[in-house]
Amino acid sequence: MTDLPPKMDDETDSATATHSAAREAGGQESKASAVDELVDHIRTLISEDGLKVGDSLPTEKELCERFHAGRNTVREAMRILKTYGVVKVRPKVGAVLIDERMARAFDLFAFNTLEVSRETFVDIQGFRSLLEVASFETLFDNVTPEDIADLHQVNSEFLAAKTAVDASEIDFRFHTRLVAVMGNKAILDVYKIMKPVIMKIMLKAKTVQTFSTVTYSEHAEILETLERRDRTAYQYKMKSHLDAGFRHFETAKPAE
Amino acid sequence: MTDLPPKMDDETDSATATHSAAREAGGQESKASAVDELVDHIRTLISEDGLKVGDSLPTEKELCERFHAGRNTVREAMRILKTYGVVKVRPKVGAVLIDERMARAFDLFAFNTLEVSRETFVDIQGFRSLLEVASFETLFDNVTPEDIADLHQVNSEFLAAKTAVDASEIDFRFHTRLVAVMGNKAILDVYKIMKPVIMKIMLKAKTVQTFSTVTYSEHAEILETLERRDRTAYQYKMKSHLDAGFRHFETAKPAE
DNA sequence: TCTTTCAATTGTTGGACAAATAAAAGATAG
DNA sequence: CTATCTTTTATTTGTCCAACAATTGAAAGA
Repeated sequence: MTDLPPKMDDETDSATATHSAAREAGGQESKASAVDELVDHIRTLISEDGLKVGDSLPTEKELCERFHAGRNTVREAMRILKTYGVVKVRPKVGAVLIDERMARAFDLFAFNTLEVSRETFVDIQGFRSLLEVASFETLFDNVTPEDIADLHQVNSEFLAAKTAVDASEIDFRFHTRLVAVMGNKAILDVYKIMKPVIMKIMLKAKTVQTFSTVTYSEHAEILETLERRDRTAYQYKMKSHLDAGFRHFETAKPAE
Repeated sequence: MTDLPPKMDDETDSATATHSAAREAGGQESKASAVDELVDHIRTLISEDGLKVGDSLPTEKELCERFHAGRNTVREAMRILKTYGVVKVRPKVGAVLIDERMARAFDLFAFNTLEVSRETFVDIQGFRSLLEVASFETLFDNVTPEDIADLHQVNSEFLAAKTAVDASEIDFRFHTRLVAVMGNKAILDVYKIMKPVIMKIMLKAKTVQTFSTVTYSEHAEILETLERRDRTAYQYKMKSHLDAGFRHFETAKPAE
């Protein structure tokens, strides 16, 4: 995911419709493993029993007996469901249905530790601008004095930061806390997933000294506009703040 | 207004989201399970050895020995990586690195047995509002006559849609094409990942008849405001369009 | 070159024990 | 006797081990 697509249409090779309807067709469907079959069974069990978020699944032992499977097989199937974010398992209490699939979907991309290209930088900063600047209405509606206090607290930690990595960690925490003010879990999830990329961008653009001086005061100014409910000033300050790193990239990567 | 997640700070004790920077801080790390630790280890192994798509991972036995873990623990860790679409395992040949994460993201939502919760609905529509309404500046800057023509084309397909599923597919294509106008790949990717949820929301709120009448004309009106570069009208129309499904959800779940 | 055999690896099962914890039983204070 | 806190118990999940089946790439043989 590096190059910008030419206004891509859609086309996602229809990966969604892969469930069931495989083995009954008598096809050469590569013979699903016991674990995969078990996942299918549990899925139909959820569907047929009308289980909903908050309900409990049978215990491992019961699943073993009901579907004639070994316990480790059941455990691997449950591991898949856990990874999907549809169940939460705790010792003694068992498996409870949840729905955190959105968060897990974005988790998939936590592996990215590749080099940040200029295109990616532009995209990510554009995204952040949308999340942190354009959302000012929701932000101003929801922000509480407690939020402001928290943000000041986080920002003050800059003064104790020793390394650039520490500082960028605090920088990210500041912006994450700001996004959290909106109270939208989906947006917060997306923001958290972008952490590795955002951190790289922060690190690339700044040294530890820049953090404890420029970044710190810029954050403080942003907080002040937020506190005053000054929409115009907030948008201006935040936009400038996000665009600051632009130079480093434009000079760093001339062309390709 | 809506029951937002209680200003979650950070920390979502998920499986793989426990990225590094955890154990060195000596915090109250809730003691990650052996499987989660192993996933982390394997990830750093991939990273440090510079493994890429097509390369092989060590065998189960080697992983057992190297990380002092039981074989079932290793298997559950590998099961997570398989579910994430990061490795493909075949008997005898072992685990090979792949990258099918995007496809897996869609698989997550093949679990259509679960209802979309009201919280998710509110969050997602809020997110879409940000992406499709608040981004109007970028949108108006980038939109070309070709884009408009494409959007008209997609919208016209409503008239040929036979089932509600077909129609919601077209509906999603329309909005995806609109988001693509911004030319931001990161945003487009996120939007595509959300496809299954968005589709479900679309389906829940509408019947096939609604699609071919109300939705079609609402889209047409939106396109018209876009063509006229009427910012105010665009925001109003699009916001109303997105908020339309709200009623269906509010009456569905009375309280809790 | 083809076939057969072999060996290594993953897939599945069952059992054992440790860790966690909700529920039940008991103890204590009022 | 009641209520609250503490302890015990029983159940469930977490981890590990051992064994065997299934798969299949690789070597041996025809």
